[in-house]
Amino acid sequence: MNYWLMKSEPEECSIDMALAAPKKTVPWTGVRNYQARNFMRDGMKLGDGVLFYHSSCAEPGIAGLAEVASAAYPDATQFDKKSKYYDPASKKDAPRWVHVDVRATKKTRLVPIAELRAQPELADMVILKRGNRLSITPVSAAEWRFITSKLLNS
DNA sequence: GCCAACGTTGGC
DNA sequence: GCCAACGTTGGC
Repeated sequence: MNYWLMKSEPEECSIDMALAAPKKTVPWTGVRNYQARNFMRDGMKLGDGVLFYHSSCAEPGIAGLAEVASAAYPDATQFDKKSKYYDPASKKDAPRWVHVDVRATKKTRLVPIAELRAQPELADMVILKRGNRLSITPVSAAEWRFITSKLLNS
């Protein structure tokens, strides 16, 4: 079992919106970064733990918990000319972009990024590294344990 | 709105 | 295959 942090802009898909979706499950469309795509395609397993993170908003931070709910499959938005995620260079018979489905499991208190930064136990978290812009990053088992059992219960 | 950091593009 | 220019991300 692996763990991940996945960023979502709450205006586009917040933890509340995910919990309100059918089966509390949303397709994680729109990833247009190869490293993030590869994490979904090659790294994720059904049932992996996900920290649901709100980014590009007034209060960036962890907003809930979720789990990986599907294997990776082609992202339909890459072929949709009306979508802002349309990729004219992607071919139908060789889709460039894939994504998984994510099932929200619970809304938590919002743990701001500043609070994450303040924890010595989380010093090595990928998301806190200088200049990190990846929308999907691996989380270690120790980081997951610390966040879910310590931070979210305080 | 600023800006640091990073990824991608494309000319050579 | 190098690298400058450009675009994007995302916290502040």
